Amino acid sequence: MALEHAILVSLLEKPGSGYELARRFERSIGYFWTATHQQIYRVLKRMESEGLLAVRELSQQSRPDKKEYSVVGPGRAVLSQWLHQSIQPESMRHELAVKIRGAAFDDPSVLIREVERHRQVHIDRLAHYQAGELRDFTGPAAPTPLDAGQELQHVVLRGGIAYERMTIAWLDDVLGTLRRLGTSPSPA
Amino acid sequence: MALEHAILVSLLEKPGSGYELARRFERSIGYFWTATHQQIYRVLKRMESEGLLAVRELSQQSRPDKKEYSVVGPGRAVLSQWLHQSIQPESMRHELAVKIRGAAFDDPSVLIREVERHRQVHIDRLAHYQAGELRDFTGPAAPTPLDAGQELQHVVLRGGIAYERMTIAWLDDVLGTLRRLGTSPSPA
DNA sequence: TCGTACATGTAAATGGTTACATGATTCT
DNA sequence: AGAATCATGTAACCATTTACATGTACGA
Repeated sequence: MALEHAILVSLLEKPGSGYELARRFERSIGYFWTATHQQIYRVLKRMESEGLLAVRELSQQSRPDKKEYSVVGPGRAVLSQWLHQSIQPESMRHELAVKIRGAAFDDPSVLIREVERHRQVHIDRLAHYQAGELRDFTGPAAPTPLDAGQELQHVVLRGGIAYERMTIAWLDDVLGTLRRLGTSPSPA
Repeated sequence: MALEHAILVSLLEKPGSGYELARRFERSIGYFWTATHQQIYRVLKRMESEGLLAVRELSQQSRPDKKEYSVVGPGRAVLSQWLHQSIQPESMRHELAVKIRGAAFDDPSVLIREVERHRQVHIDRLAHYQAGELRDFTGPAAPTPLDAGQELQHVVLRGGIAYERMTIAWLDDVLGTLRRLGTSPSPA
């Protein structure tokens, strides 16, 4: 289960509560792994009971109390062991591609709006990633030189940027194809 | 559930058995949606009981009998309805990226072999996709002009090709980063 | 007063993976 | 005789999503 490992990485980068982890999974670590707060609370509880994490209950004024989790020895060992194992390369899971092929059995033009909407989401994500890159790695406020952890975060972010660029270009290709099919005779 | 819709698309492209669908999910449709035979048999049974599919039992000589499924009216309607709904853009799920960030808490060089292995898998997939493109869409044996269904299959395949190319380039970037970190002092 | 952010959880349903199970035919 | 391909399934487990549930504090 990679959620467990993603949590270990995130808590090693910085200890935090379930709520904070859920927020990180909406940005940063969430660029390549997603999880909802329900999942996170459940897994945190299990990991703590297995001795991979330590908890500190923090009382806060003007805020609900929170439980701050941090990685302890056995948790670090579990992560290290996982890093030494090989995983199988992911296969894609692209629902929009299913729809595009399905459009052959309906009017292809119904998909144009949908594809345009997805394209805009990817444009926004790209802008967001690029802003993060400038802020944390390449801008004047970024530390120089970067340490190993920052270099690795940066290369992962560059992957996200490359992915979004590629996706936008592909969706342009898809839109061109759908529009061509819409203006010429297309048998269902 | 997109597996259901992927099955509808695949069976509209060509009726077939659970076994045949499982094979298609290893290629073609499987380039962007995966499923094992266990999942497929379960879903086919459910879809048939819901009246989305029809079955024909075929006795074959020198082969086990098989059940050939095809899409009937209500199945087509379910697909069409889904095409008219909007879906939310996928977020990535890239386990290797979790590992790369995790490498900051171990020796980054342990990942070099792993990343090289992934890179080779993506190179092989790219070659496989390109061979398929030549065979079905751009080579001399390909039909001209392509019909709408083929145009859509082709644009999806171009997406797969773009994805693999992008991934290979990114993994080269990752390898460069890991090697640089391996040769300079890297604090854990 | 309404919405947003902070904070944590339970329950039910659905989806996906892994292991187990069987059996015929064809090719080497 | 053994491996690969064709063919279909069950069971157990694990992961994920969606809905429900509660409560404080702060700013508009």
